[in-house]
Amino acid sequence: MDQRSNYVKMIGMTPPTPRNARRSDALSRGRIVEAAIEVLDATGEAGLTVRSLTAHLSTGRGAIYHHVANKEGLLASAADDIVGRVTAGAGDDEDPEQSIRLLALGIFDAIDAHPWVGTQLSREPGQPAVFRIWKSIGSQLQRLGVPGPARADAGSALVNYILGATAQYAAGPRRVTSDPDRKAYLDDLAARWAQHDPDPIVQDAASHLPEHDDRAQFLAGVDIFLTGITARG
Amino acid sequence: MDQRSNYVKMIGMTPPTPRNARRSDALSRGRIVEAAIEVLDATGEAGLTVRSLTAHLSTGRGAIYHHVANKEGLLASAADDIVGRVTAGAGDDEDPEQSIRLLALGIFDAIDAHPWVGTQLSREPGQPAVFRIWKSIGSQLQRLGVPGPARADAGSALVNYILGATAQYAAGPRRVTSDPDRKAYLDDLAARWAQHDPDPIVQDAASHLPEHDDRAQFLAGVDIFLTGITARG
DNA sequence: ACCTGAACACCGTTCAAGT
DNA sequence: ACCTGAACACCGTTCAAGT
Repeated sequence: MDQRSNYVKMIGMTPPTPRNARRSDALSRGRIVEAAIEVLDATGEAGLTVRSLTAHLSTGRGAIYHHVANKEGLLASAADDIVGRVTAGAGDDEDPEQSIRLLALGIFDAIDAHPWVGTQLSREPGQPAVFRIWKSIGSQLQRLGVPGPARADAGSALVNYILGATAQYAAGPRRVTSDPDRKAYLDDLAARWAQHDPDPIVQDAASHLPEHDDRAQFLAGVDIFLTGITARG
Repeated sequence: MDQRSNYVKMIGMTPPTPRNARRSDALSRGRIVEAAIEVLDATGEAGLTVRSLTAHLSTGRGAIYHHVANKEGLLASAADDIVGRVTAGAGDDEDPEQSIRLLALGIFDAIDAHPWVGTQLSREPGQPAVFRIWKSIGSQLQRLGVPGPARADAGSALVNYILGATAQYAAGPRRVTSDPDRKAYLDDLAARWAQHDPDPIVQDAASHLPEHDDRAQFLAGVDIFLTGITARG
């Protein structure tokens, strides 16, 4: 709901058309993907079924198979749509390191708004959305002056970190939306850890868990990698 | 099959008991988890259904629900079993940096042998297997002398990199087992990239794709991280 | 050509009935 | 107490029949 206005703030794009506009015109791949995103945002990954999607589109069950091969391809297109807005919107900062930070944060915020993207990106490395991320990171590393062979390692490290961190975030604290619920989630997790293991390192980590900031920690990880990349020459 | 002998080499543990041993004695949670691992290793994540599992155990459909809450909990226990062997077996090297490398490689090799673990770890950050990884990394970072607040960021970065990289690897090249198939997979992916995008950076990356070594690249990522951590003090 | 919706071949989970 | 297996409420996908 207030998600809609976030599109504009986050990535400088207009929001998708309202869900009950133009419901009588012809079906197309684009309309189907758009509807899938609406259902995913409203009800989560488990809420997207062929039945819920075709109900939302007011059409028959088999109709979508004239435009998409299967549900897997539909999810890949939906994720590519979201990621494409980020990579297109993240304009090149003069400083390539800063461009990488902005790109990473753009992906983080997009997955915060569309958690189903986080799990989808881990499903198939060859999908278009993942390719977009590889390409964006790769071009910034080139601008940063990282030479060819080292660039593949650096790009791999950064992309895999971003995908891993956002997948964990999407599957975890992000799932609970309201702030009180989030605090309860973290308090509960901290209590379970602390009870499960008396090791002082666990007790210490658990005590800091409820107050930590996921987004800041994600960015700190990006900076650790940037330091590692530039320190190696 | 030859996977069995890898258990011993990889993590110094004895392999699970053969699948048709002791089929007549009582069901238990341990036996069910063991059977689930056998089915997952033999037929992949999609091959584990309540029906295939109970057939493998020669029991009724509902019997397992007396010992496990649901399939999600069963997968979490199976993954914890595999990860537990790695974290228990990865003895502390004198050098904490080297301990971290060995731990990361142990997880990589375990997921190479059991790809379903890679996707399972991304599903729920609070599951026991993920906790084990956090704890092992955290204690090595402590030995490395990384102070409290920085340690949370460093641990988060490393754990999320490991989870992200192994999840991508498990979902991608690892899926194709034989070497010729693997080469065909990478050739095909490189061709699709090259055809899809004329950008020189993509052409260059695609040309290097077929010859790259996933395990070496994974380790290079760990080293980038370690450099980033130590360079920051 | 595009769409419909019943039919098909599956799922995970429950629960009355057995031992 | 533990186990059985039919029943339940779902899935994604196909395909003959319609327009």
